[in-house]
Amino acid sequence: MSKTIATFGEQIRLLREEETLSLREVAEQIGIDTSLLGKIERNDRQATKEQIKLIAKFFKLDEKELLKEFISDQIAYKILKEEADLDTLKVAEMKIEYLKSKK
Amino acid sequence: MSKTIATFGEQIRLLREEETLSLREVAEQIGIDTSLLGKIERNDRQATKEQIKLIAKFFKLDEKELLKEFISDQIAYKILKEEADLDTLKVAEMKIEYLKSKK
DNA sequence: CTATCAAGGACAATGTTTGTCCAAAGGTAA
DNA sequence: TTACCTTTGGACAAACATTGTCCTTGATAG
Repeated sequence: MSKTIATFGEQIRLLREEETLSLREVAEQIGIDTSLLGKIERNDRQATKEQIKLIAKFFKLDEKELLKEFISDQIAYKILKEEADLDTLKVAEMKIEYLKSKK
Repeated sequence: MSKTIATFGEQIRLLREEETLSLREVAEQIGIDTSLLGKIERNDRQATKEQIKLIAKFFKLDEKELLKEFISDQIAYKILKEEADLDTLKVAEMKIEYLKSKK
């Protein structure tokens, strides 16, 4: 996976375009609807876990890394949507430690 | 709001207990079901924006701060549930900057 | 024209969340 | 004990959100 910061969808679009494949070609291979893949690339629809697995497999990506891209996307969109400020993430981090520590 | 790290629900439970009020008393005041408030305190149910506003008002808290507690909770629970690692938050932070910068 | 492609609208099916009511468990006081 | 009050948590319909699919549009290329 490239070091470039880009959303989940943008990243897979870039990968697809690098190989000059159409949405249909990729969608068919991984067994999902062409339109759905397009939406996923535009961050218009969220991929499911299963779809992420298939996409990782298709592009030979590490599934765990791709999942991290996916989850960090969701968090980023949430912060933007709620117009929460950045230190919300710091608070979240402390809470994670706290919740882990209390079994 | 206290500096102690605790979940959203724990924080409001502490506030309620500090004033020795029952769930029913508080729930009635803010106009929600007693059982629902109990669940919110136990993080068994998520409060809605409207409920957060009412709770903030009742306990004389800054609504924005309380909302931050709420959102950071959601993020923390998400990370734990997905078993994502902590640096997912760093990636999210970079994506927020990225998304903000691209208009 | 005719293909192929991507964008995006619409919509039923499916899933998730919400509020509410009820019952049970625990405490306390008379 | 009985009576009362609190909290917990199950169940469930109603409300809401997401998913997959299909169809139309518009753009580009041959």
